[in-house]
Amino acid sequence: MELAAAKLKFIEAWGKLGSEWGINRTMAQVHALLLISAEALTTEEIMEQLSISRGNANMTLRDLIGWGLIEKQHKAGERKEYFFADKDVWNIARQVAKERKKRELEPVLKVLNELSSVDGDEKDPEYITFKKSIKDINKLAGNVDKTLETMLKAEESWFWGSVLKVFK
Amino acid sequence: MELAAAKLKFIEAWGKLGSEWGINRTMAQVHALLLISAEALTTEEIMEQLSISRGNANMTLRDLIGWGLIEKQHKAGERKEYFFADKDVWNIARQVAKERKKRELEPVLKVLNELSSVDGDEKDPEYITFKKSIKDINKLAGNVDKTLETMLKAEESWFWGSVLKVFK
DNA sequence: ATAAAGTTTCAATAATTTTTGAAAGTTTAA
DNA sequence: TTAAACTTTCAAAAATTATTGAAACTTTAT
Repeated sequence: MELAAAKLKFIEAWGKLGSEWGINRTMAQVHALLLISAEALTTEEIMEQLSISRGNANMTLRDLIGWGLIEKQHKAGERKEYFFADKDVWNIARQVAKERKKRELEPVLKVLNELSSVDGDEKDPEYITFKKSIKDINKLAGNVDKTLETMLKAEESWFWGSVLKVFK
Repeated sequence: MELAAAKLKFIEAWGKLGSEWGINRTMAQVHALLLISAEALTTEEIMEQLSISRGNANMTLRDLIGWGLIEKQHKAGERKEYFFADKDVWNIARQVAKERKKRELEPVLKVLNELSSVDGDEKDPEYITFKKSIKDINKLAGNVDKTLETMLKAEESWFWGSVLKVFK
């Protein structure tokens, strides 16, 4: 396969994966484009390559910066802003894990903790079932949280080394 | 907090979490409702409790069965179909992991493997960058895949015991 | 100070996804 | 066989989410 075709295919696949996981397609595609680009790109170049509007490109780039996945670069003697992606895939994974943990897992953990203190009749099957489900989910979510916490601090080789060694 | 209020709050939180992770809100809410219900429920009861239409309820229940998260139950002497959820949270986590792995991770792994064999000029920085990114992503995705594979086969206590012990 | 180059905002529009509801289909009991 | 009870389907409508594009804003060089 040719490089140009391969790039398009990767951008498409990354966009699809993103949209299946609640990340807007364009954001994933812009990220993909910068990930596989050797050079930092301007807003113009991104707009052109992905056929998106200036407004969309601008908002998407801002969001990606907010996620800690890309950065602005200023080239000496140039007015234009260039954007480039962190190419370290382990950093990317940690950054995404960190953001989603903060935005999504933590609010749910908070609600689950509140719900743990529901009061009711210890003889009521509905009450018993509710309490047990919340307790079990809470425990699982807590384990996920702890694992992500470890991942956020860990070096890639250490992390996978440990996880995969145990599972061998 | 009262049980009734707590149930509503849980259903809302579960629905929100689902929609943030690419699972339709109603599907997550129906799942939540059945998870915290001591009894199996009919389509009518689900429609009423969540204020959704018959068509929506039917499709959603079918999808949940397809995900292996709920089952139909037939009560002796009754025409109606009842639905109940697997209450084992570890089973639920594995089931979701299994389905998403199959539907989303595996197609991406397939594309990544195809893209690994892109051909081009070994001196071209664009080619070098592309190859390296694909290779790194492939490796990470492979590790995720192996870990999920292990999780799918594992008992909960063994899995978390191993993971968390290593991370202590 | 001003004008060109570049960036940001956001109301309006478009695209996508979800939901409805009524008709068609199926099953069961008599 | 019939009709009531129940389930499924899917085209149309509604709701949600993403995108556009032009105006406003900012920065820089002269």
